Amino acid sequence: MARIFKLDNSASPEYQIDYDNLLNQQQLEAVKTFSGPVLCIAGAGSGKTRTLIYRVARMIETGINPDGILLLTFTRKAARNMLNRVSELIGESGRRVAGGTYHSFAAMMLRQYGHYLDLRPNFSIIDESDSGDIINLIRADLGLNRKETRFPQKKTLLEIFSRHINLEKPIESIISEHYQHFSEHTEDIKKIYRNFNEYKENNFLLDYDDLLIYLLRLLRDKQDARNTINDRFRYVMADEYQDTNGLQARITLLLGGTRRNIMVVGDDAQSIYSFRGALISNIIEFPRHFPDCSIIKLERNYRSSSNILGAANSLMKHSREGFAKTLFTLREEGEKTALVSCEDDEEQALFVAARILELREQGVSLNQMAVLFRSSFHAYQLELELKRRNIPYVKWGGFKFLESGHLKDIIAHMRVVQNPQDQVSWLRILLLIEGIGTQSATEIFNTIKNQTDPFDFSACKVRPKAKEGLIALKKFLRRALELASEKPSKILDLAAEYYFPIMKRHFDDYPRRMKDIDALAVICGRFSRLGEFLAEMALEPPRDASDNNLSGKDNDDEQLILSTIHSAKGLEWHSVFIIQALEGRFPSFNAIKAGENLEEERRLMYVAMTRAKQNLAIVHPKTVWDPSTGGLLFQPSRFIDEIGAENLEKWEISR
DNA sequence: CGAGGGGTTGTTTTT
DNA sequence: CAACCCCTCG
Repeated sequence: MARIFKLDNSASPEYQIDYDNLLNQQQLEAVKTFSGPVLCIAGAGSGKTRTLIYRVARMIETGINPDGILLLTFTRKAARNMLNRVSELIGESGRRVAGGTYHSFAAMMLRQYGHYLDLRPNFSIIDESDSGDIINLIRADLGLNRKETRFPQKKTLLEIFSRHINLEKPIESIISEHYQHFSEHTEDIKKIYRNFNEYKENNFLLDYDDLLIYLLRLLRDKQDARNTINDRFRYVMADEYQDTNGLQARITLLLGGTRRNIMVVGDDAQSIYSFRGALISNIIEFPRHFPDCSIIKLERNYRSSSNILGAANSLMKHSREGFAKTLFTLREEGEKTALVSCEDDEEQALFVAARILELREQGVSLNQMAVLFRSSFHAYQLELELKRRNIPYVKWGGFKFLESGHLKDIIAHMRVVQNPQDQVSWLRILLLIEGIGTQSATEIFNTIKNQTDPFDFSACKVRPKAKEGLIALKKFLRRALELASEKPSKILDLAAEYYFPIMKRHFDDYPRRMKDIDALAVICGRFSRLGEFLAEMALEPPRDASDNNLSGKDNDDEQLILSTIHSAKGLEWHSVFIIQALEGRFPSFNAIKAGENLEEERRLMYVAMTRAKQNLAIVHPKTVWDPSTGGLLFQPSRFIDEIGAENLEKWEISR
């Protein structure tokens, strides 16, 4: 058989992809400039993702090793989607590009290079519910769990600690600035903080903030490690750079600063994470670090009709901070943004549900519609109405799938198999056994933690009632341990089998909960190692039972999206509803109180509006009772005025 | 000491 | 509406 030989003319690379015709001038410039520092200011809907994808593709086509490219994004899903699309363009080599969030990248680096910091590679990553459990242990230990005077809850304590890390301010300042009512407890709070850190160190646990801190230490203080990492990742790209905080910015500069092949992409008008320490100044001051950097602005919006974009631009004219660009579009005018005043929460829900069905009749698929809100509880009423009408929906943001008790129980069983030193998980699973309460659970843990075989309960004294339960637990743990080197889904199946009678005893609605466990099993099936599965569940938990965020492909089921605005970042829909647009809800009370946050609320509204392609509706109840203040909210959001009547079309509701 | 009932509380936003 | 606390009974 004859073989056709293709001559490779490597002097001037022949690109498979016709970049010149697929991208506009500015996008093309961003795609072609890959050596040297680049700042890319990319407005909403300006084809930012597309630009990044083509940039990676072109790098690889030019001959750059994909293993040496690092793409830092806001979610792992975003990274996976991009790399899938790169692979569609140029083939499998796209998948070799390293990508993920700052946190997941940190976890990866620390597993490989943590020894420079004397960190064991098998550390566990804990989420905030684990941290909460630890805080409870510490509080009980310190005798600070009594409720004589108002003492912050574990959730509040964790917020204070996290702000301390991410805003890089002392705990005292955090308390005096945001939590004044707890200032009398400052010393106790600091004590809990010290013990919390000690506990994590002793048990080889890292929380989200620790991941960033350790990575920064590694890059900053351990030159050998930094050199190794810099040699490995020669091209660094950071997306959503307006939402990085001080730690993340320093990490980025340490990663890309040596070779200076660094591109940051972002939009100062879309910065919405200041509560997590995000600094707009990071993106604005990037040129100060790299005075010779190229600055590329993507200002053409491809997403929204010109009426929607006009309304959004009009809103941003009221922003105190000047922005470096104005978006334009060549698209048709389209419908005006609808402004809908409803009597109350219930009518708002009725309207949204009815309008969604109307659009559905007109051929807009449910997948192409989204309802956005400031806080997740704003959608309660609507959720009831959607259930009543059998409109399928998924809710993003707010409470997560994995936070439900039964799934935490399953995960705890798996964690004990992986790490028998995990006190928090031990206590959780022991408490499920009949006849064992906090007291005996603690005793059992103290007995077994120093044993060579931690799954042997023979030395534990418990009441007769609990004996049987311990035998069953032991049987499960032994069998699971035998499977430890096999696929984690086998351990999950075993845990589910063991857990089923417990669940039946605890929850009336156990059939529904069983379905959640099945869904978790599907996700688990994609992993080949137990440690990987557990780390991923901590770092990027699935949003709901049908979430495919680990496969990177979208859900085919036709369902409506309900989402907090924060979780809607980077996405787009044919039709968008923004609900609860009234003072106290959006902007939120907290933001109105502390005037500076108002700027961020406005940007949040801007982000919400610019998600819409064809239809945008801003909806609010005329009056609504607010449980947090006990008062009535009745002022429409100030942002409605700022958008301006000329950009809005009022809709009347007739019943 | 553990279990289960009942009342109270308070809810931004996320990795 | 769920998580938390407190109480009482077994």
